[in-house]
Amino acid sequence: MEPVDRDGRTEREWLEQYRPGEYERPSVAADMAVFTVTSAETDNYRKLPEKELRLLLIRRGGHPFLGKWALPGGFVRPDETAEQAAARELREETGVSDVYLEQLGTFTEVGRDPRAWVMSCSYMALIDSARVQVQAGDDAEEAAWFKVGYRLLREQKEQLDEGCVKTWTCELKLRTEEEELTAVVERTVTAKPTSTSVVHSIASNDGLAFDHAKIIACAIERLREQTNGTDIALNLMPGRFTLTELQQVYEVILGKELLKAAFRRKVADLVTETDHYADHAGHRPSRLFRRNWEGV
Amino acid sequence: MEPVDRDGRTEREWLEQYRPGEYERPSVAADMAVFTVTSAETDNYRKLPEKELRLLLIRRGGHPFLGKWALPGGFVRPDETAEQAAARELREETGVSDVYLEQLGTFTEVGRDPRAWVMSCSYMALIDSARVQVQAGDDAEEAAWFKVGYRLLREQKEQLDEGCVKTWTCELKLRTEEEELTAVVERTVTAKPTSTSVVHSIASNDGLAFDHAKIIACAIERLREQTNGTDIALNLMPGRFTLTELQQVYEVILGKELLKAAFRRKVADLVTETDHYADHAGHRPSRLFRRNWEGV
DNA sequence: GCAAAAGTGTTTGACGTACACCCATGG
DNA sequence: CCATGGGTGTACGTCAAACACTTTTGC
Repeated sequence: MEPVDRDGRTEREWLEQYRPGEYERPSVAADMAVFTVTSAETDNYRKLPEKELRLLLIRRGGHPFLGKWALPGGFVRPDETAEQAAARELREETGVSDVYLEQLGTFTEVGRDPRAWVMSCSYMALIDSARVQVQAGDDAEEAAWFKVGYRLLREQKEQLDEGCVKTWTCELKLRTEEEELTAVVERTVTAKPTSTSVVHSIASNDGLAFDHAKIIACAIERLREQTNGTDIALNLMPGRFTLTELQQVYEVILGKELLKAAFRRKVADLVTETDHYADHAGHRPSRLFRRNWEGV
Repeated sequence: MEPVDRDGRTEREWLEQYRPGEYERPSVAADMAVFTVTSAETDNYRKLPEKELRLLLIRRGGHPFLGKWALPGGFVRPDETAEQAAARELREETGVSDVYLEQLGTFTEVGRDPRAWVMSCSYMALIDSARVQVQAGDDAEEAAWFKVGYRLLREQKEQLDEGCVKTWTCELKLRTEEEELTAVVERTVTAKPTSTSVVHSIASNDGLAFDHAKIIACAIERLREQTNGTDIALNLMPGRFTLTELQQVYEVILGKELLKAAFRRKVADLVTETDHYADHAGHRPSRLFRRNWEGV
């Protein structure tokens, strides 16, 4: 019944004699772009605090890229999936578990790590800022939440005889009180008669380790795509929130202002109203909503 | 100027003394779901031939999964990216290069390969069927193009006290003249107050090796998403084609019929008309179109 | 002539954009 | 009272769905 191979062995027999070959293998790291939304201070007693999109980075304490900032992450172990590795690292780094985690892609550029052959299986994580208190600095490791800015610098199109090359150039700015990191990343789409290909590249990079500028850019683009069209942004919210708070989160992710009435119609199916109200200051109290579990 | 670490070494000095640690590393395979669209025979002299979505599979000639069908692929080498490895394997397998290639994700389930620790960095490839003539069977390897069927079997929602679990069950059917493979895959979304997670699993599987049923399901879902909203499906078309042919390709990917007038308006910006006509049989000749390079 | 497909127009409803307006609060 | 935000209604434009209709070919 059981199939046997050319040497007459069943699968079990074959597995017992199997020894992995000695060809070269890469290390695989699970790296994460961890986002949260924080509130700035407010000056006026009437005004609401502004929201800020923030990304967690770790300052490297050793070579390579000593002193540069990198995404949190670590190597995947044989007894866990890459996603479990990411969740483990996130717990070690921030103390938070049970968060939204989504695979972005795997970055395998040759020479992306000067030490050795290392691939990065990258994830995006979204956390309600209330859940993360202290950034549990491991030993000499320094962690910081950087304010995120991401904007289109240039959009360029070049016509070929049979095809077309289109390039988007975006500027990534990451800021804390002390630090400001700037990187410029490009997305190039080459359309030819037989195929289309997309290439991401780093045009300039000041202060970020490895190819992490590229990974962060992919994360922001994915976050924006998903924010339109899914309820993913609700993973950044606390259990109860006002619609204006939610709108501020959308605005800070998408990098543009939205109209109140339209926004409320758009998210109507994603949230459910509660009987509670936020007792603000200076204006009419606003109803608190919670996530709606029906929403697709 | 150059930063030095605790031991007073610059990055170059550090790299010279660096030796990779001896922790365990995984093998990384680049696997591909290669799609094409073929035409069936037509009986009636008036009727157009029906289109069929097809997927390339390789019958395994050795353990493990001896005799089962698997996605084409191979191990990534240290001097190439995973995408280059996929392109190389595709060239070796089908003789075709310069095709549309898109990363689907990396599958890292523990125990997905009974031999050893192997991750699969998976890609989707789209080829115009006219470009692939013979499936260059390597040695004893058998390759075949399977007709693809993918349909929703059940959609289930379970309400929790604080959250919701939703499960989609889909049936994957792959057919040649001789073979029929059936697999059932599930996508489970668990929404809790703090986070949302998505899990894919294989409920049943007859004839497919490894976790490839899951990878194929992800590929089909990605292909469907991308077909709505991008011009990705044009990578399956020859240089010149009629709008009805293009519509048939959309229909066979999406698994549903589309209205002609609406379809033509939808793809109007993606194609450009040429001065050529297809001389058919039994009805009015139709204008040939080509891909439009402006289309975003 | 007629079956099959090529190709176009019109109506309808959903949805997003934009703007206008009234309500409630604390200082 | 008034600045600020909470909350809702209405008009307009775009786009996809649905259907109807005319045109052109080979046998």
